[in-house]
This record gives sequence, structure tokens and C-alpha cells, in this order.
Amino acid sequence: MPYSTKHKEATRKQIVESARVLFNRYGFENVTIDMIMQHAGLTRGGFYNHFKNKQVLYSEAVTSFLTERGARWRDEAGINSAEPSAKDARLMLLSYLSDEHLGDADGQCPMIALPSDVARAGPEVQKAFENLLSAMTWLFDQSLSNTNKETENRRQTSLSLAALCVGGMVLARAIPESTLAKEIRDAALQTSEELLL
Amino acid sequence: MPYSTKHKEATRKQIVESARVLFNRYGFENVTIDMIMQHAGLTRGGFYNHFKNKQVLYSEAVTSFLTERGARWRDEAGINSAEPSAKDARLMLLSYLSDEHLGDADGQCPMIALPSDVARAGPEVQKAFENLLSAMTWLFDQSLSNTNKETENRRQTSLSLAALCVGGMVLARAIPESTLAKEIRDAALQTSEELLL
DNA sequence: TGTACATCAGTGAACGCGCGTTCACTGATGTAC
DNA sequence: TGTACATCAGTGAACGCGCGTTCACTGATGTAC
Repeated sequence: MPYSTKHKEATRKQIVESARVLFNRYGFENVTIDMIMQHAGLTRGGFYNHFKNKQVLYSEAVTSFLTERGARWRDEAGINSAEPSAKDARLMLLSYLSDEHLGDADGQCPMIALPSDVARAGPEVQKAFENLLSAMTWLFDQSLSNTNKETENRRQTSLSLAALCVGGMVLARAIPESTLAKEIRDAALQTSEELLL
Repeated sequence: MPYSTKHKEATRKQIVESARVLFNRYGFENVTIDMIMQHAGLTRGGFYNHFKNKQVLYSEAVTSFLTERGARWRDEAGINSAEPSAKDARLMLLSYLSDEHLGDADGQCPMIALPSDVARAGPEVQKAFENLLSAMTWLFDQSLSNTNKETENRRQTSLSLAALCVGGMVLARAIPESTLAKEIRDAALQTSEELLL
């Protein structure tokens, strides 16, 4: 069997990574197979050696954020995502609502780049999206576990923090020319930090 | 001049309304001119008597929510949007985060249905979207004006409420099959109400 | 009041382009001897 | 060790469909006389 399986796997991974970047930038529907394959340094036809069709890439791309790009991102922000403490929740908020994250069209969280695309997609994509959201709320929840909040209340706070972060960023992205964009992110950050206390 | 100008205006309005509904349901890119015109009870070709191209419909559809559908919606919720009081902010939260709003694919707020579409669209669309967001935050801000919050703090609260409402609903829409969807809306509502105090 | 006319909203066939997908082929690489 | 071979990842031309847009035409309606 010529071409070790390693080789095919690496190519496949490269395609998913290219898809993730381009989906983030332009949305599912606006990215063509040609664009993805070219970005991955390949040609159109080869795509179907790896994937049944374009749709199956959607969920893989979203999932790959959680396992690859997002993990790197959490590391860079200095977040301990294995055993998060209160400090880590604060780092998460700062990092998620940061100028850097807003400006990083390629590397941003898909919850910000693709929420309405996902709402129109199939159940697999939505499941992948849910995993992202679960990971985020889990991190908040764990972070708060040493505070004096009750469990019930803690859960409410975690979910609200996620809504604030995603809501603030989604709105800011929709109106990049407006001063409101910065205002709403600042407000969301401030309120988030107050909710941590 | 045969066909009174009223007639043409009414047709135009009907097209915009059809576009608003279909965009909400399927997103900008997934709606064809044919679908819009058919929904409006017309045929394809006539579209260009009213609009230069498909793009210009985007901002008109978003704007039409604010002036038409959204106004009706606020009335139905019993919100006094001329001189909103604290009660009206609460009605707004309840209504925005309600099951009815979540289930109303056609009538929902475009900030929930189309945020990532708008982020990829042109400045006119983004301006229309900004007007929606401004209207929402203005309502919250006015509602809070009789409370003992300071102006600065009030602004932060208004913006955060918008982020919570939109964030909660956007996330819920992206994962319709998940129990997390209901949880996050409930959490957002609860936290919102606490922020009003 | 009734009729001929001019206008222009609306029609629907046609065009052209782009994209998802297919398929016959190529050539790089691991293996058998 | 070197060579012939088999495999299959990757290529790129081609297909077919759908969509935005154009355009010559139709026919409903307001107006002039």
C-alpha cells in the first residue's frame, strides 16, 4: 500500500484546517471546494478522496476548532483548561472579548463567526457547535466551583457568561464600522467580571 | 401615467416583506430572487423594476423589521416604546427571550436570525443592523432612567442586556435539539432581570 | 359617457457564469522478488 | 541492493444544475378627447 496512511491523514487534516479558516472568514455557503483545496495546496478533484461531500466538512471544521485551534488559543492565553480556577475564568473573558480575538477572522471562535450558519445546518454541525458551548460553560462552571456561589446559581452564571461573551462579540462583528461595537464589548466584559464576584 | 404610484409602492413593500421573511428563515445567500417574487405573488423578471439588484434588499429587509414587524411585535407585547419605563424593559426581556420568539422563524428579530450574514455584508446592511441594536439599547436605557443607577452604569447595563438577549437567543437557535438551548435562555433571562434591579 | 391611446408594471424565456460533483487518467511511493 | 509492479492519492477536464440578471413582449389601467 503505497503512500503511508500517515500521509493521507495529514492531507485530510490540512483540508479540514483550510476549511475551518475559510468558513470562519466567509461562512459555509460562500466557500467553494476549489477555494478549500487551493488553500490546502491541492486541486479540486482530490477532495472526494477524503470526504463524501461538502456538508460533512462543516461539523469537522467546527470540531477541529475545539481540539486544535482553540486548545492552542487557551494555552496562549495562559488558561488552565484542565483544572480551571477563578483566575482562568477571568482570563477567558478577557481573551474572548479582546481586540485580538475580534480582529482574528481566521482564528476566531466559530460561535462568533458562524452562529446563523449553524442554525441552518444539519444536526451533526449543531452537535459540534453544542460541544463548543459546553466546553466554554464547563470552564466557567469549574472556575467558579471554589467560590461561595451555590451550584444552581453557579450554573446560571456560567451560562450567562457564555451568552454575554458570544452576544457581545457577535454584535460587535456585525457592526465593525460603528463605535457601538467597542462599547458593547466593553460593557459585556465589565458586566461579566462583576458576575464573577 | 397608468398604475397609480400607490400601486407600485405597495408591490415594492410586499417584495421587501417577503424578502424579510425568507431571509429570516433561510439567510441571505440561500434565498433566490425567484423565491422572493413567488412569495410576493409575482414572477422573477419584475424584480428589477423595483430594485437594482439582490444586495440592496438586504438592508431594506433589516430596516423593515424595525419599522414594521418589530413595531407590531412591541405593541403585542404591550411595550410602550415611546416612553419606556422599568416595566417595559422587563416586558422586552420576557418577550425577546420567550418560547414564542424562538419559534417564530419568520417574525423573529434579524439580530438573531442573521448576525453572521450581516457581518459579511456591506456597510448599508450593517448600518441597518446597528439601528436595530441602537433601538433596543435605547429602550433599555430609557427604561432604566428612573432608577437610581448612575448614567454611566445605566449605559453599561443596557448594552449588557442587549448582549445577553441576543447571545442567549443566537446560541439557542444554533442548537435547537439540545436541552442546553432552553437552559441558556432561562439563565440569560434570570441574569437580565437581576441586572435590572 | 365612451373610446383610443400611451405608459409602464409585470411576464417568462434566455443567457452566462459558477459551483458541486464525477471520472478517466497520472504519477509518486511502498513492496515483492 | 536494485528493479518491476501494484496501489491509490492527486489531477484537471467535463457535466449539469441553479441562480442572478437581461430583455423583448404583454396587458392592465389612467388620461385625453
